[in-house]
Amino acid sequence: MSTPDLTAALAATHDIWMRTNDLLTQALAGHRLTPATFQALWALDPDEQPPSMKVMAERLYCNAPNLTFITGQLVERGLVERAVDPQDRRSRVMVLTPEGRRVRAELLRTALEVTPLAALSGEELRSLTALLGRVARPA
Amino acid sequence: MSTPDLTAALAATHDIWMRTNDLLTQALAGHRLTPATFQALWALDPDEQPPSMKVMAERLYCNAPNLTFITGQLVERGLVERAVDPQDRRSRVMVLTPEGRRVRAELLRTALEVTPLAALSGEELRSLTALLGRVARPA
DNA sequence: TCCATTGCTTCGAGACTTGAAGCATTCACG
DNA sequence: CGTGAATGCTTCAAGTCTCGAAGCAATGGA
Repeated sequence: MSTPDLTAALAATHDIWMRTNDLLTQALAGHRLTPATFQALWALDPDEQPPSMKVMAERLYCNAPNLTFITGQLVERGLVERAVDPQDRRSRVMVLTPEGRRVRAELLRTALEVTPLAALSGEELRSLTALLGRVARPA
Repeated sequence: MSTPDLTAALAATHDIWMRTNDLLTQALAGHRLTPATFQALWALDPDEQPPSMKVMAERLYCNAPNLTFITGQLVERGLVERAVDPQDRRSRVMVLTPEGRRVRAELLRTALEVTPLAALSGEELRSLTALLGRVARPA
């Protein structure tokens, strides 16, 4: 393992995310969203079963009270609804509203437009995805 | 450009940084530091001329009041000192203290140990660094 | 000299994050 | 079955982070 390469890769990873976030700020503000709420919105895949709070907290590397707060913001903005999981009535699942799906798709599209990663060619992107996929948490 | 690849790459980038941060939390707490203060500490290269607040704010994608706050935290913990730039007495530069250098080196080492990127082989890391270096801000 | 600009800080407000404590539901065990 | 431990989420209080507006000192151009 090469320390300089590892350092550079980690720094670049961080920088790319921060820059993407920075370039996304205006678009988020247009929906009264912030990086934290967008991240949660992004983590809600419209094509999967609505995840529980517990699952979402793990997905976002945050704790339960934090997710309660973030979810409250999304509910307040009409993008998400809470529902009781019939399988376990202690559990609450996060359900995208139609507006939530719309906003999520729009912002995700914008994120892909502004991210510095968009400068890579198709082939470079495939290599990158392959490398990162080996170490990132399985989606 | 392939949208799924771009989406996956951006998500992986974010995930890797968040996970690294998560795994680093304990080590940071040992020095009463947080992700925000660590990020600032990391951005202070001991081998370069001490950067001005303005330069650091750009480097960290934050605004001036925010950096003033973060710098205050680092100064309070004895890791950084403020100094007047003799070239322009309006400007303040951030100088690492000896303790600051020590803590920075220690935490950077820990970060490289815990980051998921450490699982990649030397050759994979070289490829990754080459790809990311093409789009990340020049260090 | 004058005053617009620049670099930083202060201030006030809002957003985020956390641990401790509380509530309802589920589960294990007798 | 009952009963208590464990689980999932929320509330609360406190602290951290982030931002825009306003202020101060230094600089620089007319």
